Amino acid sequence: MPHSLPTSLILHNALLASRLSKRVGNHLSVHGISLTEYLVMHHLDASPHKAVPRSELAEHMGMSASGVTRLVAPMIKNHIVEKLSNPRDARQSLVKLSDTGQQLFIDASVSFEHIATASLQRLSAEQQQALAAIYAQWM
Amino acid sequence: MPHSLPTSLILHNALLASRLSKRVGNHLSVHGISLTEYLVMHHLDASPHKAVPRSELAEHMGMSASGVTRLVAPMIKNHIVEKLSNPRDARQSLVKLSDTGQQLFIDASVSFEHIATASLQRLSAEQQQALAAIYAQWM
DNA sequence: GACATATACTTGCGAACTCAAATACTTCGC
DNA sequence: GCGAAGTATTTGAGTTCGCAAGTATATGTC
Repeated sequence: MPHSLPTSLILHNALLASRLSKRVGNHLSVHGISLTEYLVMHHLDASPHKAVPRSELAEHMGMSASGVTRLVAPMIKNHIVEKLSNPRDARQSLVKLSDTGQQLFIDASVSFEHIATASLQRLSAEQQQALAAIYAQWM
Repeated sequence: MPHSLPTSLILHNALLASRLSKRVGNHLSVHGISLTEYLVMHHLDASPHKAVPRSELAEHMGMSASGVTRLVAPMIKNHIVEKLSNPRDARQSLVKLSDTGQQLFIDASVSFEHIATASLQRLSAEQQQALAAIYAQWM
């Protein structure tokens, strides 16, 4: 009794993501950061003022607000990001990439690009383009 | 300074998998099981005798051996799977899908197929086929 | 046959999450 | 303006993993 294509795709996606995140996480650990922390820095770096509210960060990364609190706390302690307050709304606190965080992101990105490229080695350029198109439409 | 295609693909894959696993997990919870437990049952069901060594389970699911121990323990308690011993090697313990586990898997698969199909709704049949081909080559 | 080494699994501990409740602030209706 | 309701974040408790160390069994070497 074979399973449907959608079932197979979801199953494969879950397994693949598990393997990839472990592999990438191991390579990022030489910079002293986790994959999740890299994702935060990536989003901050791509943002207009390199600063976003925590709630936006949570939404973008598919995490809970409390998860963001616990993730960002050590990054503040290590001066990777800074905590800013929004004068318009004292409830919000913005997270901003610091200068040292910016440099760390640049360094880590070299490793990230390397391991990302290696992880996709088995796919042709056409397949990678096709995958990008699928992801763009899917999400 | 835009990032490379491989970087973008790895990033999107991580985010997508996070969203999908939460969505699917929520739907499976009505059966009282997690996505990981479903993955175990799926592999057991597909195995010749519906029984595999724990180490094979760990390898197949990309988990550590200890993770399998802690994952399977409550499944044994709930009589979803049974613990068998290998007479040839007393170190190994096989995990086998029980009758009630088999029925639970069948029930859960209905939900799983449903949510998997819904989650892939935005992709055309051709895109889903292309994705399957890519996953097959990637892994 | 005994001892070193390898393998299969479990357990202690810690890391990274989540959910629910609490806190602090804002906004809306009146 | 005041209180009710909503929003942003933190904290407490619990879950699910991984890694390192421990236990039990197997194997290979002499």
